[in-house]
Amino acid sequence: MAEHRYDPKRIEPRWQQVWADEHTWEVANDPGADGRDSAYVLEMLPYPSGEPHIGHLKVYSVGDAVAHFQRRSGRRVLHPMGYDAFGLPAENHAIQTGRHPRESTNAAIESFQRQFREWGISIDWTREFATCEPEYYRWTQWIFLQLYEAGLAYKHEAAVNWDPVEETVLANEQVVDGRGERSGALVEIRQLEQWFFRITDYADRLLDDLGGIDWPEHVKTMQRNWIGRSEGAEVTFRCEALDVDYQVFTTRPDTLFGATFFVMAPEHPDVLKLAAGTEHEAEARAYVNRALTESLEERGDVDKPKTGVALGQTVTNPVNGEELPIYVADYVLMEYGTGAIMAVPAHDERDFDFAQVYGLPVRRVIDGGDELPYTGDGPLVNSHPDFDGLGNREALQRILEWLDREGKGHPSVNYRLRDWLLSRQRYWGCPIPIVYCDACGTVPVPAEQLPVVLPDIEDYAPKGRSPLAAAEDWVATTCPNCDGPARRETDTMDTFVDSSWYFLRYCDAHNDEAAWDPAALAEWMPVDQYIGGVEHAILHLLYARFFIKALADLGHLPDGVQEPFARLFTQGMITKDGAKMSKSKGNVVPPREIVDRYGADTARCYILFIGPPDQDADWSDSGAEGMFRFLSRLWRAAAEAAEELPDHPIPDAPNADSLRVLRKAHWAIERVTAAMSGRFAFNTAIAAVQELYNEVSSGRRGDAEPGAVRFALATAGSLLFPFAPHVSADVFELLTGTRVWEEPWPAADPAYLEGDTFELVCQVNGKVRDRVQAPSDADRDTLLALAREQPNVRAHLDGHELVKEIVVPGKLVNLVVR
RNA sequence: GCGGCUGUGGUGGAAUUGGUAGACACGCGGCGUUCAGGUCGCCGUGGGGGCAACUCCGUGGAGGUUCGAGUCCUCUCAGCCGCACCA
Repeated sequence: MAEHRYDPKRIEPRWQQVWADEHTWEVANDPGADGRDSAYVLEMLPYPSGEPHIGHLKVYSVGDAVAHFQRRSGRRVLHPMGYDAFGLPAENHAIQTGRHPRESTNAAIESFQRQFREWGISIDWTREFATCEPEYYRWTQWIFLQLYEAGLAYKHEAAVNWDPVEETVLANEQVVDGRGERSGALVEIRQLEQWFFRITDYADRLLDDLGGIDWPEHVKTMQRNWIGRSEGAEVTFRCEALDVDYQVFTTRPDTLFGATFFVMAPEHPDVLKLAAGTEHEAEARAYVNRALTESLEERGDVDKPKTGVALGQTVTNPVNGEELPIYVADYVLMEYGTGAIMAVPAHDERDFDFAQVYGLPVRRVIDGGDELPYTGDGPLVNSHPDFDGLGNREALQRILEWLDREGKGHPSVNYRLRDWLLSRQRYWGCPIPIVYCDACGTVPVPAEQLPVVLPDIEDYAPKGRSPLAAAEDWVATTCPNCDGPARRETDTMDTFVDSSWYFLRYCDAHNDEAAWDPAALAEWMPVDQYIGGVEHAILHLLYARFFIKALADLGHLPDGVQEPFARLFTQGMITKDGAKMSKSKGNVVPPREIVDRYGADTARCYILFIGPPDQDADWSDSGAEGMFRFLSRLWRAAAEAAEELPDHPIPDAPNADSLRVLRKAHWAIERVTAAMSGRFAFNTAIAAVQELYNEVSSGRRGDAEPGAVRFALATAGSLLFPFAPHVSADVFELLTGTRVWEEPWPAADPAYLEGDTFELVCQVNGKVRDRVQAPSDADRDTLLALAREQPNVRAHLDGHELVKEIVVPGKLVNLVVR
């Protein structure tokens, strides 16, 4: 007997070579060519930096399992790969080393490509691209121009987030707890002219369409919160002294009669005008100056005591004509609503706190609760004879109607979502295709002149303006309109722009005439299954949805495509010793080391076996070794069976051991199939294959026949293929001589799923007292009689009165006694 | 503060519609193979009691519904995540 040793270093490259030579995973654009349905399976594209880390191994292991399962379920599967290759890490690396970001990025891309092949991920490499290639970003620029011409991209001066370490502005979405997402530096507010996408135009659709996509509920909730739609009213408060009307937004017009003061944000343009000439002028000026220099973090501290300054002026409450004193206070934000509020201390906690500090009157207008402030529902009081006594929700409607009739207000909706600030004062990004001409002003670069190629420069360091500004012969250009002298826009685009449409480009990756052929999109879009980290819940995933809706409106997408990702799966993190892996903690487990030691199959399988893939899981070396041992046993059993056991068919009349093995095989088919199509419970799928192997193993020690053993082991290989493709292909080939990926996904034979008997659980008062084999077709009375005969059941029935009999067919009998 | 998720052996985790809690694996222990270690194979492994048959307890905690609850309901504790002066 030959010695059989599982050797992934021999097995894995062999199959990788077959798949590469035969272009196995390539799929042509060929709608309906052979009648198979199409499926688009996509994992979020990697940012190529250094080497792949273990999170990459996990996301592509999950995605590859889905892709393989879809293929063998009869679908044509698009499963491409690309690189999100513009961005700050490559640029920061360039600043430190002087090496062009393109070089370090290309080196990283090579390392990613090599490792993805070594992992055996089934990718259609013909569609590969990097977003930093002119062939790609040419079309990023084209999309920008489409949005610009539709008024969805615009340049505007605004108070924006400035990251003093990265020396660039950031989008709202990239500021976390007042700090830059990457740098961790406290963000400053600067008044700057920047490029924006008008994502707020799409707020309602982005919100409403969440209902139609199959995404994890928590991700939808995060998007809903981020969009932050609130319904209410805009109400006019008049300042007679200055002859100005101020609009305020309120969600509680039912509490208008309880307003006792009025507050403006420090940034409100009228604050100093109002205070001018009053005794409060100096104090107000000092307060505003102090507020404007506060960091976002200080400003946002909820527990900080309320502060503010009276402005010495009043506005008139439109519902009762009362004069309300105006204050400036930093708890009112300029960027939400109108930057001015009516304050109702009796029914708003913040207004209440402020009123306490400054001794302002508190007037209850809603009944309910023991103490103020009371923010719940209740009947109106102290308001107006027309409304007092009405429930506040009804009163709200009536007051709104009254305001509308009187021209003093109207229903209104506010959003937390801000427009997407896309310009960055950095080098390694997609140039914004705009030139500025003294004669013609802002001029878009005509589509036929794209791409605007990113020039090579010497000095990448940010200086508070884009490093591109130093590339004088690039900046100086001619106006496409008048041929006069003009200067290029030197800011580059946020890399999230690049990744907001890459999944469209895969469908038609090498089109030189257009960003895509709509027919190609019609074949594949939307992405049927998208897989990635939850950290992109409101950045990438919201931006991509906006792009699709805008492009659909502009007529660039096939009918019916309104969402990029029909289903989303968010995978959890792999931690080590309970902590996120990081170089500073020294707890990084590089995939390359794992693959070197155990092979890719073990690495992929263990990562999927460790727990449900949507949850975080802790890496354990001994766990990985356990998986290696399992794959070794399976492979060795297949090699031995191939050598020693005659190639008999499945026996027609199997003996008892064969039958157990065959039943287990069909049971495993059913279990794995269910795990694949439902919640991606790959951990239980792999466990089912392990159970199958264990059954075969004990069957071989017994009397199982060669045909049954061969079938069961081949089935184990077939079921394991989506997770461990190399060893599974080997196992299947050893036993059948054929290629497992060319076989359809196995179907369980119902005849093997049900036995002639089952184990009847016999309970007395809900406690298990015995178990007995019972015929599968036994009726209720037979089962009851059988249960009552069992010795331990009889012992517990003895001396008691039987009051109830419960029978669950195929499962159990419960006898209730007193 | 608001919203969401998660609590099951020494560990990671299983458990269709409420129906045998702890599948599968790690770890640990025993036996065999081996000069030995490792590998490999077999057996055992929630806790307490008992020689055993068996029995009591057990899914963060407290109640409840039910013949029967890890699963459903109410309250509560802990951990993680998201949002947070959004009017």
